[in-house]
Amino acid sequence: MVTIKELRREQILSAATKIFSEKTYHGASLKDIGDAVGLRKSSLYHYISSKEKLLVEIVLGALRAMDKGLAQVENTDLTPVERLRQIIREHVKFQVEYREAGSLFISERHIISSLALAEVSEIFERRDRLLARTLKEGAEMGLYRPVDIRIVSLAILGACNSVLLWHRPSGRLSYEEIADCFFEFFHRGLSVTS
Amino acid sequence: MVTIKELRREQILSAATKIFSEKTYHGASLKDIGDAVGLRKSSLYHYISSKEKLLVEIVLGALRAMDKGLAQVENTDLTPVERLRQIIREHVKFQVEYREAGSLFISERHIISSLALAEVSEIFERRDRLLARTLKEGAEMGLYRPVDIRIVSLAILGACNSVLLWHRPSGRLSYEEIADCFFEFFHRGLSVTS
Amino acid sequence: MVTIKELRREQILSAATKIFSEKTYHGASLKDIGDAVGLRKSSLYHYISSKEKLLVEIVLGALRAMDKGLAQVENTDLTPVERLRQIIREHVKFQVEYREAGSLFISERHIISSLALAEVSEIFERRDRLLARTLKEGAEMGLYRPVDIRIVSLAILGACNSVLLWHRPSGRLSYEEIADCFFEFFHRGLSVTS
Amino acid sequence: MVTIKELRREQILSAATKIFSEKTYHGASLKDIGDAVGLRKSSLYHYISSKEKLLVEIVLGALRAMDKGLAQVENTDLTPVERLRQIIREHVKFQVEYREAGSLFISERHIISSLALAEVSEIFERRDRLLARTLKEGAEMGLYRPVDIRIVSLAILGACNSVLLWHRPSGRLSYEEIADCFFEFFHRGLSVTS
DNA sequence: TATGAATGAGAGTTCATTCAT
DNA sequence: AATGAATGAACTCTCATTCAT
Repeated sequence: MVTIKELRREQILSAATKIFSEKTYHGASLKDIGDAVGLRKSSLYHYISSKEKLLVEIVLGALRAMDKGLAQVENTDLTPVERLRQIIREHVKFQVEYREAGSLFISERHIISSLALAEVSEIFERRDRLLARTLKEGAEMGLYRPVDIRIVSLAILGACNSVLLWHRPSGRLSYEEIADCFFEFFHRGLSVTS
Repeated sequence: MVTIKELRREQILSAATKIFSEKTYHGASLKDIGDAVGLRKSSLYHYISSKEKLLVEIVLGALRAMDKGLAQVENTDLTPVERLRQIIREHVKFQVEYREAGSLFISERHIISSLALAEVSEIFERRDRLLARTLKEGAEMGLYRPVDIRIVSLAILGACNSVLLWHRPSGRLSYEEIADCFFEFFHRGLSVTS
Repeated sequence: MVTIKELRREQILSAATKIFSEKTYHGASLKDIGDAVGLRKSSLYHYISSKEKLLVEIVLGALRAMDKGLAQVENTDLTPVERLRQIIREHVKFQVEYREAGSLFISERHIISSLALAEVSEIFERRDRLLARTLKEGAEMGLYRPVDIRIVSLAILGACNSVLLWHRPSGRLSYEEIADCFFEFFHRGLSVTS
Repeated sequence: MVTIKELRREQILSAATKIFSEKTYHGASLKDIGDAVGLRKSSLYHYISSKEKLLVEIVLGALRAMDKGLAQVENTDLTPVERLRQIIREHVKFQVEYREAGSLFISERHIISSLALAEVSEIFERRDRLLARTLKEGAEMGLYRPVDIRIVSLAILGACNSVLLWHRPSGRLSYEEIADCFFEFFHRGLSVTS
């Protein structure tokens, strides 16, 4: 059951996401957010407990969604190659769907880490482990070259995450197309060549 | 000849770079910067004309250095493959040397664009053209696959740029090693396989 | 119906009028005004939008009152002589009632003109036309000498306006007495003598 | 003998007069004045002792000139009528020649009074006495009506002083013409009519 | 639930003034 | 005589937050 209060909360989170990402966390004021949802800034305090916690909730919400998506990939029985494709797809999808929150995470890392370090670290470690294991298994099965897994992982993640910097919803390619192009590129970069 | 004033200016730019990147542009105050260089905030105005211009100077300084590095690559006679290696090297080097300024550019894009859009755009367009031309020439010479140049460029740049998010000066690998590992990965990703 | 907010606003306008005229616009601070009404300077911003606009409101309020008074004179059917008496009366009354705002207008002309030039010009042009027409009609009816209307107008207005420089509420004469003395003096100065 | 230092001083006083009257005392900075005379603001302190004293010197200089002019009138043997003409002439001339300082005196009365009350009061009292005596003698000789001398004096002075608000060097009339027009107007306003 | 009022803290910025050189 | 450097005080204005209603 969804209460009216919870609906309002969603509205506020959603407006804040947009506004924070447009103006920077410090550059946006609670008045801006209040204006966007038709509430005075003092009324916002019925739904949030502070500006900082609002930011953290936004970002954590997004990270949890990513975590959930990756968990599904992890729990499905896939070859390393197919798993890599899914991991890339999840990441690109995440950056497209949660572009604003993702961008907030980068710029406001410090605030978020200071309030939710444990959970954030856990999510990223889980992600890193999944990707590393995938590359490792690929190599063990003779499909992939024995690369520096850490560095290659970071290259893949960096590329996927950078999608948020340039992707526009109205762009030429869907996120699946982008992800597949990325996969093809990275997969070949990893593959053993005869 | 370097005047004392110019030295102080450098000190201030350097302190501001660090502090802005730690606390966010809006999150850092001129007092913070003054404290770091042993000056009251009002005294800073002997060396800067405004907080915004200070930010822009920091970021533009870094971008100009990158531009200069890439211009050298452009003006050297290299095969496409070798040129790609150099482009990647320049980018990784830039992110390592100008980690903070690079990170500032991302989070404070809005402010910087509003004050120096023309120059910034020019630098990025020059960079994009150089990389695109390199991939195109590689393909024309039959070395590289005919990939979606735009998307692959963005993947490469995204990966290189993300170095700023994780590189630590004390890390296991030098920036050249990182760059070479990246190059190997991307080069193979592009290469035509028999 | 008058809200509490409007009452506070009036309080603030009134305090600001006094303080600005005592210390000069630039010489007075919002803290001074806040102190006078028992509010912190930041709280003033519930009632005003800026210090400059506060000044303009004060002065425009006064000028509008003068304009209204003169409009009544204009719309009443009077002989030129009687009309001149009323114009003088209105001016003296204005300077006595709005002494501070009048004085502010003189010292801070620049600011006010920069924010409300159109309205201010209109009011003064209306006033000048009314007085000039009155003198002209007096001359056409053979009552007044054919003087240099512009210069004599300025003399009359200058004299009336200067009342703000010396009038004290506790003074020997009421504003009507002052105005009538002025009128007698100017009327005779204009009259045709046999 | 005039030293270089005294010349510079004159330059500074003159520049400050113009700048203060254009921007308001508080609205103008010592930097503005320094710029106008080709000196850094700190160098100004070789010639002035403070911004406030600079203002006072400017205004006192002008008031002393007026005082001197009126003293000459006082020491010349003239009929009351002729003396009134000269007083008016002196006043108009003063407002035209010292327009800026006169305007400064009005807007910054408070500062000036707080630093040089005695001398300022003296000058004005001397002026007021001269004018009052002139009107009184005119009345005693049967030339002028027995008006309220204080009020009529203030009307005359107010009119003359207001010249600074509208006179432009390039205007239609010379200051003598303005003064004579004023005199004619006031003289008739005072005269006994048969 | 919603808000108007109030505020303390602090932002960036300006400026008159001092002082060593 | 001239100035660059430095500063403290003050400025206007913003904002997250609290609280009574």
